[in-house]
Amino acid sequence: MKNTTNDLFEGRSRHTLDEKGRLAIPARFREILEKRGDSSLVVTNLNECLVAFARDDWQKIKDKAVHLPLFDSASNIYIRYFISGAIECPLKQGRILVPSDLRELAGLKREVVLVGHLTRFEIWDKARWEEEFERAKRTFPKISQSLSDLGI
Amino acid sequence: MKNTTNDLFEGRSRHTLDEKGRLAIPARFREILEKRGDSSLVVTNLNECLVAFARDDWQKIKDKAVHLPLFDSASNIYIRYFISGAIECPLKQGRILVPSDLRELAGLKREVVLVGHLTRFEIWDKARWEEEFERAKRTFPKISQSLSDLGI
DNA sequence: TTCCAAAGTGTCATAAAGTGGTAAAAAGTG
DNA sequence: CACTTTTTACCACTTTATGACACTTTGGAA
Repeated sequence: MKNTTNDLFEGRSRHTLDEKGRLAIPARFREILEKRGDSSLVVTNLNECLVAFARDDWQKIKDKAVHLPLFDSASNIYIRYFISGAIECPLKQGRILVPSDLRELAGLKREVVLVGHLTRFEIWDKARWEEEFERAKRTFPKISQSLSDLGI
Repeated sequence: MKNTTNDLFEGRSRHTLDEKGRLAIPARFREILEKRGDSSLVVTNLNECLVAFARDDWQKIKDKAVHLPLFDSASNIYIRYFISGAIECPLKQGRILVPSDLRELAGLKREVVLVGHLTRFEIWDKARWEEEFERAKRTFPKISQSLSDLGI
């Protein structure tokens, strides 16, 4: 039995993107990757932010997507919207280059926030993050039913 | 057992079509072809965009199409619409020449976007892509049932 | 609080990728 | 066969990515 909930992406970090779009990955996240023998992240877009996965975790998602039927509409929407953005970003000197199209989609300016989601983490433009956080804060009280449906 | 889902077309790239219709293929896509010992792409039309395949993958599609019944209506529609557009485009100096009829069908102007679909990639006119992406983003929440039917 | 080490950021030089133009070759047309 | 159009090769130029390294900030330990 190995997969207890250790070595997960936890906590939030504030970082700055340099003018070439390079983003430093916090040391505690890098350690997780190192432990897994990994030195790159897979980044893609999701809603108003980006999401980053360790390679193996992304691999599982990809394995399923590979076999989707070529002419199915839902499949193509899924691939176009979510899968096609995914790109492997190797860590160089502790940072990754976030491709310009992803930066644009997520509206990343200079200040960004990394938000740990355990098995993955999100990359937000700071301003957008603050709005989203407020929204989440307001909505939180109203979601208790959904949470208990999910067993929480 | 080798064929895990590596060496697939991933991520999006923005490129410009020059006035002769030449299209640069991003380095990461070219590497995939090189690894497969391939130096050309098969391009055809699909809905609002073009799709490009590595030669062997296209071959598989073609192999199936060869045995379709001569007088079957769906077969003929499939061949007329999808198969017949396919043309092999050899890479020259890292780019392909996109035939003018395909360019026209996909409404390709100067700015185009290449969209990785793992086993293939799509070639979109930038403006059309942006519309399509927005559509996919809006539709995404509604396709969860279809996706779960597909095992995702 | 001060100091130190580690983490994160910025800058510059170089390298790689992508783009554009011209001239030669090939293909298509009358 | 000559002429026109399209395709290709070559090469120069521009933009973007990478590597090296120095500087700044942060957080803990003394």
